[in-house]
Amino acid sequence: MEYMARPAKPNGAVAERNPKRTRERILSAALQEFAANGFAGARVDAIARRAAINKRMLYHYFGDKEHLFREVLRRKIAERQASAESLSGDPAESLPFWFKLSCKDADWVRLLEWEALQEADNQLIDGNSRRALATRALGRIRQQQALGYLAGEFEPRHLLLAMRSLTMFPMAFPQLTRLIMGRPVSDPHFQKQHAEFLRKFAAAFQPAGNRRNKTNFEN
Amino acid sequence: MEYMARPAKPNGAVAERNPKRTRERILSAALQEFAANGFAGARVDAIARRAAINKRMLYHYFGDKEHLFREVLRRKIAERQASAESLSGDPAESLPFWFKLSCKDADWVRLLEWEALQEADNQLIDGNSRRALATRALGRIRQQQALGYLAGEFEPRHLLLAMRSLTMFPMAFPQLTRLIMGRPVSDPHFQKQHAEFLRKFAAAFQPAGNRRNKTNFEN
DNA sequence: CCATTAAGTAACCATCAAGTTACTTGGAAT
DNA sequence: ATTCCAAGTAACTTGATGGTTACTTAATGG
Repeated sequence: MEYMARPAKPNGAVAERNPKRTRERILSAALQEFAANGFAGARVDAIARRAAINKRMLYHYFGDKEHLFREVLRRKIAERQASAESLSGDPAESLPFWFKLSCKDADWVRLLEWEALQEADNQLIDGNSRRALATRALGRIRQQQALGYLAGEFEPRHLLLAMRSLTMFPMAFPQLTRLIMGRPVSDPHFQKQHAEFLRKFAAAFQPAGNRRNKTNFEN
Repeated sequence: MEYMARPAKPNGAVAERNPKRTRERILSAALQEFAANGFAGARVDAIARRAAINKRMLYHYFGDKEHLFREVLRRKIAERQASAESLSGDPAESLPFWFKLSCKDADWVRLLEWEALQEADNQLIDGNSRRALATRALGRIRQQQALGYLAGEFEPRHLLLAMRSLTMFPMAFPQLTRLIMGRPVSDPHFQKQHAEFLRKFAAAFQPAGNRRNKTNFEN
């Protein structure tokens, strides 16, 4: 059977071309879909519908579903690197800061979580730049220890892991958090309360001799 | 076309019946498959193959994929409740204990993670018994605070959330942990080191006036 | 010892979803 | 002006996958 010629636009609409916008729409729709459903759960058709583009374009720009996923992750990582650098060394500020950031960007936490669950035979996406980022973070901690703002009795690696744990966990496990706190993670009251807890709890990271003031308004 | 009669066992093997064992095999295979691939990623055929049973039996015993998933979670939760109760009140012991437990039972952490990512319009699986468990845990913390083993300056809820964060995070995000620690989470050396870190760090949860000895062999 | 039922089997099917085919067309470069 | 390619479209293919049909047979209670 011969392939039948079809008009590209059966309705009279003009097909304005805009490769940049199309790419952007796909990436943005893909971020939402992947964050919501993960790689296996995400539907290419759903991404296309969400982006209001033809599915074929997705393959045109990104090759296949997996490459699209990697690109989404890569972009999000790049986006986060900026805020990663601008960060006070004082844990009483940085812990609440990181916690609030996780609250604001649930998609990010979810993406990392999906990545964690991906059967990890494959290598880390964007590994080099992330390794570099981690190295810089460790360097800052070492610096803060030397300045006496962070307890020197602990290894920087463990301190960093503990800080990440405390600030990301609630968003990563909303059901457990709700079980414990009695409120949904999305509740602003919970977020404020827990940020305040972290500010006080940050004393644990400070040298015993140099514990800062625990009241609300220091400086 | 008439349906053709087929022998149930074309090879001469005897079909020994064992409903209990069959159910058990399905649940065990499903636990592995769901922990590894999540609900969307899990394949019913893979579960059947793993369990070495006919796929039809899975539907016979559990109705459908989702009911099977819920049953797997329910059983794992029940299994964990036992170890949840047997736990010292001293954070210098309980933090490393919980951390090691997470390391040992990666499937559990992964299941919770998959559950967290499930689009949460549905209600919590086995909510009542889990709520009760959380309430008991909070009660123990309040008790320990009264006895002076835990800092009274923090709300029990926040303390519990912080403890869970510190002990579960590394297994939940192995890729981030590896990025920070330079070693895979599965590395026994890392696990020992971090357990030791948590033992020392537990001082953060103890009252300022009642900090325990930080050396390795107390008592 | 026989009827009934629960446990078991293999083949089948409908649907869904990733990826392709086979085209058309806007617009930049020659 | 005309060619050419990237951008765009709709229909199609193919394989996987959750679930079903249509049976057989071991075991158990009357």
